[in-house]
Amino acid sequence: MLWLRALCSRFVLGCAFTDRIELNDSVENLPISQRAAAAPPYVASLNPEQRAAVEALDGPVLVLAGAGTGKTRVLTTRLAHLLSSGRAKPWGVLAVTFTNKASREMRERVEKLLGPGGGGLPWLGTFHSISARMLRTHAELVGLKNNFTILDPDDQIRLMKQIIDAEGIDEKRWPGRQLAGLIDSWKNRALTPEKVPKNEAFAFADGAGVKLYAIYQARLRILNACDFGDLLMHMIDVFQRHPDVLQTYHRKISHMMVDEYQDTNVAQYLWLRLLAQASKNLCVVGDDDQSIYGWRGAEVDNILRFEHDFPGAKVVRLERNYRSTGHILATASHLIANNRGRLGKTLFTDDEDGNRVKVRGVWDGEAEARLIADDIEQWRQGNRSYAECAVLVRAAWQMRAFEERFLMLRIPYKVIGGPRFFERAEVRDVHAYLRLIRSEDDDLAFERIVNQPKRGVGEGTVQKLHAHAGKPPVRFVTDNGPLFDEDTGEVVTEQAEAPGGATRFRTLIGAAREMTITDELPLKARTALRSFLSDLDRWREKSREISHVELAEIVLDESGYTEMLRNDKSPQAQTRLENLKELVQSMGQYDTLEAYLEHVALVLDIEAESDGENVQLSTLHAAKGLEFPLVFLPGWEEEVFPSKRSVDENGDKGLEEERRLAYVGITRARESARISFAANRQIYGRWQVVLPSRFIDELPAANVDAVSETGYGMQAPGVRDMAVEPFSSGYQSPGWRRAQERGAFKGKPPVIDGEARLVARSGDGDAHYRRGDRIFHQKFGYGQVRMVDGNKLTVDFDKAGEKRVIDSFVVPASAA
DNA sequence: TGTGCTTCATTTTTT
DNA sequence: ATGAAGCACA
Repeated sequence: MLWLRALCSRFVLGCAFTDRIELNDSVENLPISQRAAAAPPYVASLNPEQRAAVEALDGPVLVLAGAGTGKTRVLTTRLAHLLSSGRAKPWGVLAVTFTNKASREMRERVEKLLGPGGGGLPWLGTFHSISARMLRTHAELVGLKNNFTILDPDDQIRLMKQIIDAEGIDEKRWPGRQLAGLIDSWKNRALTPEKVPKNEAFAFADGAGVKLYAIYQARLRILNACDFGDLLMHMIDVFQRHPDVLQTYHRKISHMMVDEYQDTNVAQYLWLRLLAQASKNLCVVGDDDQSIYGWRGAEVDNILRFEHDFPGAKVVRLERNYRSTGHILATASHLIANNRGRLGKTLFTDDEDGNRVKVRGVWDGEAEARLIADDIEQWRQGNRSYAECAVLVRAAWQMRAFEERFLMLRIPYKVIGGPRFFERAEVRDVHAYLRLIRSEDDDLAFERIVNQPKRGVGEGTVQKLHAHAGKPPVRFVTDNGPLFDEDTGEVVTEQAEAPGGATRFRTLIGAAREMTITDELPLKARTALRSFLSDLDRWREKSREISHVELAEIVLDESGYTEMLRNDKSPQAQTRLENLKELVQSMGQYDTLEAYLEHVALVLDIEAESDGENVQLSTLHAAKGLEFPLVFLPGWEEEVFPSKRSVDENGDKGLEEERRLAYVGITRARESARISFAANRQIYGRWQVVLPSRFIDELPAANVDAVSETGYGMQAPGVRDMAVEPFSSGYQSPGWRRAQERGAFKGKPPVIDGEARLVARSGDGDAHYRRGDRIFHQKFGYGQVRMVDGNKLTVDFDKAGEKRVIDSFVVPASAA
């Protein structure tokens, strides 16, 4: 033990922790009970709840952090406090987040508090990055080499397809994507093929699911690869089967912290529990009300059960909200109180009441986009920034209407979480080259690029290579002597059972090598393959001497990839070249190819360009953790939000998760939240009449303004039976027509005759008027409404270029 | 190997 | 509506 201490202190003195050590010294001289009192000044600036969370350093701790209660601050301060109080060493703290962004942010903020940490906090990262790091050192325990590849979802699906095909199952009826999803969900629950419950085993292809899963795992092992789920699964396996390994981590890691605990799945829970077993110093931070990832395996139960799972856990509630004004917070709280399964918190703020939450009904999606765009323009004219506005939708398709409107009005916008850099084909191609140079086992990488750029090695040739790879080895004697087995180095003579029961005796590269000296392949393909193989060998050779950045440049150049893009006249080719430049540049930040690929497999999010002056367009999911002064929440309609599928598939559980999503949405707002819903909506090109979301009924009337400025008679939340019958003389909206076809409304649409009372008028001139006890709507083109004689309204209806006056209404004084 | 036509699905998304 | 993916055919 002594030598260990000596080593540690030398290590500490040798690197950039000097100022941290000074902090340590001052506290370390105190008895443990007094250390908290002598805490550094940053702890003093916290509110009492936060401080309690920060200072509970030992034993299990559950921090229930409501939206906007300073969760990140608590987390980072706690980590800093842990270090500066001397309670834990930088290499003894395991701090887990879900996203790379979150872990990056945490690292930065801790460094800000404690000064630059140099190589400190090696165990701060995502579940996956930490697991990958661990697995690299224990790969052999699960039958992998330590240079294993981490497959991206695309490779994963490709592999699934191959397996499904090989098993003689119709890939069209049972798509690889579905199998991937199924296996993923099993892995989320830490189920190995043997452990999959019998009743679920039949979920795919009439009972082949589990078998395919087992084959898939075997194939991965052969390919020296694993997928994201495996990173955790393998480590759980190692921990369970090799207590000595687990113990080394127990010895190393004294304290653990987990962010967003409500989003952990079963596998992550097991992983955490195994690691926390010894020290019990596990602090989890989360908010059961913001658990919105059930569909990808998150178990709210993990957080609900924490006190039970970790007896003696200290629970700290953070309920003081620093983000939103009173009405917004009250609205969100009132809404979420409708959920049954929750630990319960009451958020409060000292801030002023601020604006009431606006709820507005509109005619259709277009009107909604117009309304919101106009609001944004108004905000801008009030000298506020576009970037302060966010439009948060339930599903990605809802963004289109807004994008169209924004483009038309020249409002700059940015889609949060748009297409990701690492998903781009060209980036993945380069990675495939690098992966193949690093490990010949990587058949998927080989397949991806063997004909990229085009070399004349087509699908047919690849088929033959596959077939050959599956043939039992035979002795080949060439001019250069006999061929050797890839792995053992022995001359290949014997027929052997392929490992894992899968049919592969050689890597595809191995097969290619052999087939370039036989005449089974057409000459053209053979020559092409041969030169491709010698390229690969040459690059591999070079990679020992040159940096990985140079390697990438050489590969891009010599493979003809760059040239291919240069010759490509399509507009995307230019972007692709730029992406590649960015890629090569970003590689420079990593010391080795290994380090880079590791990073790539797990993260590779090139920093998004700065937000600048853009309206933020996002799904509700992607907006979690963000905040904006002005938030629009459009599309609050039954079956859209709450999503029909969610409720259909998961019943009340699904509905509650949708409600949490609504809660997340509202609590993103600082100053103003504006909810809207339409009566008609185009969904996948089909018009549908839709009803206001039940969530609208659940809003507290006292904190909400129901505005009918553009709506058609929605007076207050709770009024659901508003008349949505649209009609007109001469013009019927597609939505109305469809509704009529479905028999949604009985009787004939009323016809305008005589006088009607105008209730409201859209900015674009759509008229909403009341006759008798019903409210009707008349849809018109933009800017074609004229007021005549004070309160008499004339509408010009522009149809096929021909303008004609079709109607006039008398406007009651109250609406004018 | 490359093309043009048909079919199909279409919540949310990280690693 | 829309776009991706699969498929038959040149």
